[in-house]
Amino acid sequence: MSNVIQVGSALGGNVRNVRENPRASGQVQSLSRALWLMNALAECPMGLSLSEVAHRVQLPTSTAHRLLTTLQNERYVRFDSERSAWLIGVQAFQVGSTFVRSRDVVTMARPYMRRLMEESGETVNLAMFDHTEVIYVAQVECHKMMRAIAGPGGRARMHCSGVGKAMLACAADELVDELATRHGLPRETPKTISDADALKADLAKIRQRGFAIDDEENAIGLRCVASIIFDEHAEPLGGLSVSGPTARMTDARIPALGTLVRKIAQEITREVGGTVPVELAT
Amino acid sequence: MSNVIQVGSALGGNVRNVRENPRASGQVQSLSRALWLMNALAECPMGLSLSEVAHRVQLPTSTAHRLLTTLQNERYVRFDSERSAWLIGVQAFQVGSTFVRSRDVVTMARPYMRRLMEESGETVNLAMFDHTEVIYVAQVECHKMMRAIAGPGGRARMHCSGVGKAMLACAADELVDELATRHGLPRETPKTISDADALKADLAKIRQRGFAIDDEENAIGLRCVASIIFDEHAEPLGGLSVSGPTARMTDARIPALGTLVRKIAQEITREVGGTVPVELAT
DNA sequence: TGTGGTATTCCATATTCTGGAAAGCGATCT
DNA sequence: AGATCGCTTTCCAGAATATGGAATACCACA
Repeated sequence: MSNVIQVGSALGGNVRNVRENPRASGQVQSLSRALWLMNALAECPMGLSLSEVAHRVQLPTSTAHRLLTTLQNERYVRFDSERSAWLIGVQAFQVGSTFVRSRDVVTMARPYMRRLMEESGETVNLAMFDHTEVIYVAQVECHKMMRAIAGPGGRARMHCSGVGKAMLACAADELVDELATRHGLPRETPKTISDADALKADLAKIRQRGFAIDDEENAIGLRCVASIIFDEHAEPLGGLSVSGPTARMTDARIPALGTLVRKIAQEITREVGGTVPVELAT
Repeated sequence: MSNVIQVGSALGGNVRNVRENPRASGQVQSLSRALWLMNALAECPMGLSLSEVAHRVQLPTSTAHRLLTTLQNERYVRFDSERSAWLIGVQAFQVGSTFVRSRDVVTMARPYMRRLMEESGETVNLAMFDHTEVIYVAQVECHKMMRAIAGPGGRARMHCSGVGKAMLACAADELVDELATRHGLPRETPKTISDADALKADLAKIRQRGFAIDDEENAIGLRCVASIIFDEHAEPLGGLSVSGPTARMTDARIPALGTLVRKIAQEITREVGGTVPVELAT
C-alpha cells in the first residue's frame, strides 16, 4: 500500500512534497493542482489575475488557465472580467457550507435564536468554545437602531464574556486558576472581573441562577445574559446569549431575560440530543 | 477499456455533453469529475459511501476512490471511517466562505438587471436596507424618453416604496407597528398607505404574490413592482424593482412585470448563494 | 503606431489518468 | 469454521488525456 499518511497537512509543506513526488499522497495531479489554485484564491478575497495565481502555485499560465476555466464551468470559481480577476465562486460556497450543516448546532439552533430575538427584542448570538476562547458563530440581529457587537467570526475571552463565564461555571474552579496563571485575566473595561476569587464567586452565582450576566465587562455600554447548550455527555457544546445596550438591558429586565435565555438554551440542548447536567436542571 | 462513450446512458444534460466530448466545455476531465463528486456529497450532508457516490456520478469506483482520496489530502472532503461515509471537509468550508466576503451584490446583479430592463423596457433599480430605510445602490435606465426617478444614492421610506414593502413582507407584522410608532407612516403622496392595518393587509397580498406593487405611493405618476433578493439564511439582502410612469405601467402589465421581477430576483438570489425562504419558493 | 501587460488558443508529446480485475476486510448467515 | 455478501482498496498495462512552450489575440496606455 502506498503510504498515504506521510504527508502532513500544513499547506506549504505538502505542496512541495507532492510536487517532488506526485504519486506519493494524492493520486490525481491535475485535481491537486486545481485545489491549490482554489486555496490561493481563497487567500485573496479581492481576487487574483491569472498570472498571479499561476505564479503563486508555480504553474504555467496555460495549465492554470485550463484548470480555472474547468472550475469556472462548475461555478467553483468566477471571473470578474471588469478587473480581470479570478475569485471563489458560488458553488464552492454552497458546497462548503454543507460541512457545517452535517452535524451542526448552528443550523439547528437558528429557529430558536430567532424566537429568542423576537421574545427579547435584542440581538442573539451563538458561540462555540475553542480552547481558551469564545468564538461567535451565528447571530440574529434585532431590528432596533442601537445594535452593538461584531458579527459572526468574532472572538472573546472566557472571563469577560457572558457565554465564556457561563462555560467556566460548568467547569471546575481549578480551570479559573489555570486560566489566570496561563493567560491572566486582562481588563477589557473597568468593570471586567480580573481577580480569580471574585470570578469564582461570580461563577457560583451563575451556577445558582442558571445564566451568566456580563455587565459591561467586555465592552462599555454593552450588557449581556448567557446560558449554555449541552451535548449528550452533559458537557458544554456552545453558548447562547442575548445582548444589547445597557440603557435597554436594565436591572429590572435582567432576571426575566436570564430565565428566557436559559429556557431556550435548554430547548436547543434537547433539539441537538444533549442533556442538561443534573445540578442545573430546572 | 478507455471507451468513455460506451454508455449512452441518460445523465444530466451537460454531463452527457462533457462525457461525449470532454474538451467541449470544461477542459480537464478528472477535475470536472472530482467536482461532480463534491456536488454529490454536498447534496447528502450525512455522507455517502464510496459506491453510492460513484454510482451517482456514474464513475467506476476505482476512479471515484482515487479522486476522493486526492480531495481528502487537501481536506476538501473527509472520510468518516465509523460509518464509512464520505463527507464535505473543512477546507471546502473555509475556501467557500471567502465567497461571502468577496461577493458584491451590486456587480453580480448588474447583468441580471440589464436583462430585466431589456425584457421589461423599464428602468430597474437595486436597493439595500439600512435599518428603517431603503437605499438605492444601482440602476439600469431604460431607453425611453419618460424616465422618472432619482438615480442611485437616493433613499426612501419602507412603507411607501416597492422594495421597502417587499422587505417588510418578509418580516413579522410587529415590525410595521414598531415602524409606525417610532417613525410614523408619513404620506408622501395622497396614495401613500399611512395606516398600519392597511399596510399589513397589503403585505399579506405581497407575500401571496411574491412581489410588491407601489402605485404612486412614493411619487405621483410613478408606479413600481419589486421583489426581494435573499442571503444564505433566507433573509433579505436587497430589493429589485422595475419602475416607470403610470401611463406605461398599466394595470394590465403589472402581473406580468411582477412575475418577471420575482423570477429575476430569485435568479440573483441563486447567483449570490442565497436561498429563497420556503414559503415564497416557486 | 508601438509596447507591455494581460488572456487564450494550438498542438505534438509522453505523462498522467483510467477502469477492469483482483485482493482485502468485516460483517452476517449456514 | 467456512462461505457468501457488500463494501473498500490496490494493482497495472495501455492509451486517452493533461501538459506547457510557443504563437496569437486582446486591451490599455503612451
